[in-house]
Amino acid sequence: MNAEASAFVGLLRACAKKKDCCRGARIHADVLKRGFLDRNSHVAEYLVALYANCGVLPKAQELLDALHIRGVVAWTALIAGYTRYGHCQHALQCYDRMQQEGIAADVVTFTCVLKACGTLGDFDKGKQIHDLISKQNLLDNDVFLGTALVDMYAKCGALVKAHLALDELPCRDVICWNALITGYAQHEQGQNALDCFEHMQQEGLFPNAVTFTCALKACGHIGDINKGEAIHDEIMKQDFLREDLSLGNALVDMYMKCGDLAKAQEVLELLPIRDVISWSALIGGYAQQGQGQEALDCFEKMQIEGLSPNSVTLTCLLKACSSIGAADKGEKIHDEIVRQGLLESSIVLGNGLVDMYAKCGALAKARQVLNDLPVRNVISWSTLIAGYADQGQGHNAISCMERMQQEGFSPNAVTFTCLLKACSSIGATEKGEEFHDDISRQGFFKNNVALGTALVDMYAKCGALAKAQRAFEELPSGDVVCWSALIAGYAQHGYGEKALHCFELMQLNGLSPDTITFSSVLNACSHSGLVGEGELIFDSMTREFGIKPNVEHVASMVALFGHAGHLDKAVEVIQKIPSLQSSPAVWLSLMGACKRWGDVNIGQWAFEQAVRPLMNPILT
DNA sequence: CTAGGGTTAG
Repeated sequence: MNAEASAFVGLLRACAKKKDCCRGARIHADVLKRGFLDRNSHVAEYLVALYANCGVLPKAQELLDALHIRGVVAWTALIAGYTRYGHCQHALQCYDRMQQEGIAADVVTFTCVLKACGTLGDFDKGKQIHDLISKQNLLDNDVFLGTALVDMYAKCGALVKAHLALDELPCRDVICWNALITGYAQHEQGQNALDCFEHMQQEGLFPNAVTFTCALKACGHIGDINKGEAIHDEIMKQDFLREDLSLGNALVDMYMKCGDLAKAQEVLELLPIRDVISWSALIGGYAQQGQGQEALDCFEKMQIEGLSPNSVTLTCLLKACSSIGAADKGEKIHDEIVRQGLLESSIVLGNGLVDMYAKCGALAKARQVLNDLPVRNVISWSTLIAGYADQGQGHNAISCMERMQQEGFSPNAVTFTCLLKACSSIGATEKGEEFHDDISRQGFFKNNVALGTALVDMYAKCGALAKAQRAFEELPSGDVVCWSALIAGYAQHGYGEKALHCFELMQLNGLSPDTITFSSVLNACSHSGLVGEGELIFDSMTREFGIKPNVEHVASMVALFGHAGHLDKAVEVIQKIPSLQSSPAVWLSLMGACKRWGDVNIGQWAFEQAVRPLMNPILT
């Protein structure tokens, strides 16, 4: 290659590196003018690299296709470009073509191909590349390649393989540990991520900002706030927050996931720099915890700082509106979404809108939004079906499913869960049985306790208790929720003894009853007049299981005692728990008993107690 | 050419 050609190569490499496509194109024109492309394929290879790096992929591909002699540089540049700009499938196709032409891949090619495999989750292809690399002993002198290998396995979710690959590397640095830790954190194996975090430091390596970011994510997943705080201290000592936005955001998210919302907000307010993602983490956390108003307040503050919401922020805000039934605020968010034109690109956001209107009870609007969506999926439909089911509009839920099928979508396990709920809301046992058959045929009951519970609940609510019992027994596994559904079914239909029997069986199976189980059991006692049993169970609830009585528990006990004529005991239960005395349900239960036994005195007293909290806002 | 942050249906 002559001096002029190598000067062009140098210029093109510089433009490729800086992604300066404009200057690169001028050089391209110059190269053409002097006829270099005909005489010197090396210059042409770097032209491919220029366009690939700048993301002008069709142009890069076109140039490569036109070359008669093309080597590893051009192929690798194109593969790297496709991978970087998210066309990993194309990257792998290029790799295959390169192989067919007999061009040997080098470490850079392999690194890029591994990244493409990881992004696609293509384990088989990744493994095949790994074998090639091992055969050529390429891992001995290239840290980048080793990292790419660990990262590929980690992204495919093959974490044992990833860990093994890391162990076998001749030398390990922070970055390859980060790849593994990230993999564990992203696949919800928080403890393994934190173990690696320790292990890495035992090897004498210091965590950097990325390591801390991933470790914080892991803490959030397993709710380990102590570890999270320790990492927070370390970050402050090293003053990492000043230069790293992601790290601050991970910190906010960690406190949110660990349930310390106040601390999360405090951290955000003290961040030296924050962006829309920082606020989204906070808004998302509040929305998740059902604190919709706080989420909306954060949105105000974020806007005052001059930041605009993106589709993730808006998704969180919709959830916030749903949680407090704020359809008016939700409509404002809807307007913003339309203004930004986001419905075209974000199906998640569209589904969030359907959910918001549905949860606010505006089902006609939810349906209209769904109809107007440019793209829909099974989640869009399931959301609407869930909305109808929640509002007791079972018939509409079922007709939605029919329309969904006409559009070519098949119901999945979640859809069926909603549909079963729809059946229970209208007592549609026969339709429920049809769904039961469909679900069994498709094997959805395996590994899905929630679906099984919905089935038991459907039969139980419809009063088909023998079928509920049979469905329950056929489930591969049952948790507390599932048992509670069965117990509630027996309770509701007056089979108190059976409910109590289930309650005991459940505990014999090693499961501890929760608040809801006790609601059902006490309800069973009160419906069946099992005074002694109810009293014992109510007592054990706090003493043995540490569960504080709620309104439903107390109302059941008052009904139980009251029905049996023990008005004194009913009054006693209420008086023991002052925090529940503002609940009308408790007093209504007592007044019912007074009416039955003709006790005017207690009845009048109960009435006064019930009315007082209702009158206070009016009087003052 | 290698590692990191926020999000839809039960």
